[in-house]
Amino acid sequence: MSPLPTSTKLDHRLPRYHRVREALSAEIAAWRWKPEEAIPSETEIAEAHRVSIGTVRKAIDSLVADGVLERFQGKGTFVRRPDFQSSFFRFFRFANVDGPVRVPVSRILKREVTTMSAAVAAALKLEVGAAALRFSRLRLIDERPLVLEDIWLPYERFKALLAIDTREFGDLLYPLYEQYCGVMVASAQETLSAEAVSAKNARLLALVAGEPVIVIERVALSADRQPLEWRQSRGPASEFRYQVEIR
Amino acid sequence: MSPLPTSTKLDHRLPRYHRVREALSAEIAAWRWKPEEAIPSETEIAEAHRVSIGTVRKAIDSLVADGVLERFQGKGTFVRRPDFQSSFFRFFRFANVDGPVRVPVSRILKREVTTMSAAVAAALKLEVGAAALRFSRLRLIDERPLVLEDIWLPYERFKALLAIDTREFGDLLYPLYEQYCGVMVASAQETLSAEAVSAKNARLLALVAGEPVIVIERVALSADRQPLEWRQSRGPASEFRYQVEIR
DNA sequence: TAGTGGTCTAGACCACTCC
DNA sequence: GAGTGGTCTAGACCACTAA
Repeated sequence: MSPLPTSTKLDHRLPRYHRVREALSAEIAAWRWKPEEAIPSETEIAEAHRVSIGTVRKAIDSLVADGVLERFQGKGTFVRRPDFQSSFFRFFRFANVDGPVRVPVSRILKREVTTMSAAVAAALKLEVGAAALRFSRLRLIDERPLVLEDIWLPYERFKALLAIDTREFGDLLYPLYEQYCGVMVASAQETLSAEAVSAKNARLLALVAGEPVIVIERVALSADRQPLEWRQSRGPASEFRYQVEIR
Repeated sequence: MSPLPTSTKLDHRLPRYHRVREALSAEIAAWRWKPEEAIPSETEIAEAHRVSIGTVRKAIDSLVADGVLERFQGKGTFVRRPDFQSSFFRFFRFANVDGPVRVPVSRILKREVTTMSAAVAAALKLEVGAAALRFSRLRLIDERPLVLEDIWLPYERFKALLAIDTREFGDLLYPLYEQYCGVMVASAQETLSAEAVSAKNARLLALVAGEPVIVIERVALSADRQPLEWRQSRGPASEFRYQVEIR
């Protein structure tokens, strides 16, 4: 294995396993290994960093705990692609869950270049009035509206999306962010609430005005925890379950 | 240190650190050490279980990760008391959050001895029709109804609660469980949904029938993950926020 | 100073995967 | 059979806490 670039100045006061962890995550962020690709074996990493295998294991342990890597006995350790598709189905439960798991069909209702409102700018840690890309999107299963989304992105980082016809966006946005904007969503913070649906949203969701809808506000973050996207989703409460463990 | 009781039949096929973990969490659940109390040192535990210190560390690591124990360098390892009061305020947000944090006042509306319904029995891993203790409780802030709760407990473990006048219950139940039933809630699983409020619940919550309410189903667990309590809470959606991090 | 957890080593053997 | 991660050992030294 070639010598590992210690890209950032590594503080010698930090524990070794911590320095190994930083070195590995820096290399992952720099795409030395693509998602789904195996990183070198624990023995190789230990030799490269001149530490014992136990120290490497501790570094990898913490990256696995943070969902950055995945281990498979006998196969290797792999860069994990955060699977928001499956998380979608972890959080949403539908009346007819017997059949195969399906991604809802997405329909972009609107795409515009605008400026950040105060609330969105705060969530994305940008200036109020900064240039923004905004999407309105409807997600359906069996032609039945399921989720209505209002999505805000910083213009500079995502302007490449303007070049694509919205009818060719496909059903998932995060793969597009990766492909066209070189940006990978690594985690997200969500805030749930509920409200009586407005007349306008009721029309789009095929509900009666006043029926309860769940509202989810999501800030999507990169691996180094920079906010990338703000999104607000609304769906009929009757179709919705959300599970959490408190400790 | 006295020999540790290996209370449950421990499967010798399991990894040793796993067996040590099970033994420790069983003892915590059995109140061998009270919350905020130090457990024996890693060296002592290693000797008692005849494993190396590294194996003990791995067992304790996982209990710390699960929020059951807390470590302090130079001081020891302590049984953690989950702070459900503060978690209540992490999850709920009220219109007037400027003032000091307050626990809602609790009013027990009803206490009865009954039998487990199918759904509750399944959640608590008991037989349908097993004896149950059931409470209906309303929680208020400034005389304003905030949460309506339906609480189910296994009769045997909690029958001591029948001896206390419900007007003397106080505003939090988990301290009562600890004091009178020798049971500590260590974690909980919650499922969120929303619905249009029924006429009956609307009356109790001072809402108009049909307004959206959040529904939280909670199963409270002991340190060794035995289900202790099932509870369903309903509150006006307008008063409610819930925050989660996805990875 | 004695005792605690925090870090680290340099091996060992096992279970699993793939060829 | 070769290579991987999973478990485990029996120590070591360090940093921190409390008496």
